[in-house]
Amino acid sequence: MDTTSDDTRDPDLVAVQEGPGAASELTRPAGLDRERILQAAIDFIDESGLAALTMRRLGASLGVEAMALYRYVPGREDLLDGVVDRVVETLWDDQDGDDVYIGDHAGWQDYLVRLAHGMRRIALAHPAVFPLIASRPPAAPWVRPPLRSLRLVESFLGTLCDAGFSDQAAVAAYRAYSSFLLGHLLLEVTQIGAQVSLLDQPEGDAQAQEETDLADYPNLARTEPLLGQDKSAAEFEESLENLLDRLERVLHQAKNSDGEVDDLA
Amino acid sequence: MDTTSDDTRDPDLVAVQEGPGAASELTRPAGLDRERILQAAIDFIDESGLAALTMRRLGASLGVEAMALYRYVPGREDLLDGVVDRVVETLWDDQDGDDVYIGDHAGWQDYLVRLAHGMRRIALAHPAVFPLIASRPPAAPWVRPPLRSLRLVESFLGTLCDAGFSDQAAVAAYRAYSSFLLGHLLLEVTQIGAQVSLLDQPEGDAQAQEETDLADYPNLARTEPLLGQDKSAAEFEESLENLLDRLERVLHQAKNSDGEVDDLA
DNA sequence: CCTGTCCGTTTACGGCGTAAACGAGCGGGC
DNA sequence: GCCCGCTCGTTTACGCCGTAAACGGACAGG
Repeated sequence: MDTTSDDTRDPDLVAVQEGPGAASELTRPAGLDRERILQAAIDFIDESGLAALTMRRLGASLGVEAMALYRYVPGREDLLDGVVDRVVETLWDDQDGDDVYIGDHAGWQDYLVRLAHGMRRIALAHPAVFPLIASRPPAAPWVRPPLRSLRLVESFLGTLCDAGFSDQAAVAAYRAYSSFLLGHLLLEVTQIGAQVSLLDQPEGDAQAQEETDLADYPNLARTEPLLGQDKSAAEFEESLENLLDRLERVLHQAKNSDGEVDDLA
Repeated sequence: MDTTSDDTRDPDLVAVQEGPGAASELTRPAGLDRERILQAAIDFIDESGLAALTMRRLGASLGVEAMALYRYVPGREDLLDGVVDRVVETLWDDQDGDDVYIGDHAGWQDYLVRLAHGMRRIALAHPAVFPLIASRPPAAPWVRPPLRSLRLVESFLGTLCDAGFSDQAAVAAYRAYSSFLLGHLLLEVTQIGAQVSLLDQPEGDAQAQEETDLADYPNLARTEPLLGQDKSAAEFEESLENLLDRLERVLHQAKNSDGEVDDLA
């Protein structure tokens, strides 16, 4: 029942698989540790939303009282930080031979494309967690969501500098790229969340209410079917390629007119 | 002490002025109504952050008990929705003769530029409120933050359609534009918040800690001074103009090869 | 003067994050 | 065998949260 409305499958939208030997979350193999807690928190947010996550309820989902968690996690805020770290970390270890392996790439464009799709896969796999990735205060002021780890930023800058970008151009590319990713992915998961939250509270005939609302807005009323369509994958691709073209132009300008300062220096 | 590091002033960064006859927030002119409450909430968030906003504390800032607020606001969530609405609404009534007046414009590019700078001015004036604008579930699934009002989306689509954009192109432009705005502005206010939160907890010699952290990351260490620089205004402008160029290309392609479907249809 | 209607206060309840005391189970030294 | 200390989940408790419900004073109209 996934993406049957699109004629082409979305490669970033992968089925979420349970661990092969993982029992139901009601059984508890009695071993409690930080990783199990963080994974339970991720599962809980995916299933019930961030607002529903409380220490008591998270403990209950692990068959344990709330205070037991505090032996492994300093507090709720640190728990959320750990959730963000753990989700972002799946960029590397998840499906390493298939689609996204950041370390091994063919050129900086390929790297940026793989990284973008990797982050998008994460966002779509955990739409309720992604706003946390976007909004949690970063470790350093120049760590820009959703690229939330020093390793990641380091590899980004290294890849571009190795490809001939100046330090200034690489940093400017980092900023443009993170803005692009954050905007697109946050809006995509927001839309998913909005659709879900609309489904679980039908609340009378929304059809009539919508039509009366749009009476004063002719352009909205006319384009409403278009606005409802989900072209996220295609638009993501187009914006990404546009950004890559822009960066390529910057790189070639710098190579042709060497020693000249660009407009960002 | 504002932006003395930049040689050019940021036009979206305006001084926040108190109301001329507004007394201190400790005095209470005894009239309580919804608008006063919403404004007090905005001031409170600007000053103390969203997490610190509590019904009890908000009431106290108005010289009143928490329960008094419930006569004018249904609950905390609706209060936050009201805050978002009120802040976004300042797009129209604020400084109408000076910089941003959406209704009266010279061409669609001018409209998009004014709208972008208007939203940026809002984001910079209320950096702690903007994440709320970005993350609150929208009224309809196709209302994309930060353009959070039907009026706004209607005027956006109307302006572009009047300028010759097809319905599909106007909707695609709306999506690309909102993604651009959200990404850039959210990252800009996040950076402001991170800097502020770093200032109020100096926490020992952060200098030594930072240097040890960056030992394993040569590219980060080398570009660290560049990463610390704030080029937000220039980058915002450049990305905006790039987006406008892209839209202009789409528009002219559609005009030249009329009746042809574009790649988004 | 009485009475109803605003409107802010008081009281109360369940849930939250979390500090602190508690106790069951258990493995190693004597 | 015994006991000690350590690990780790539980229990209890505190203050703050959002908010339902009862309350009371001020004030206007008969």
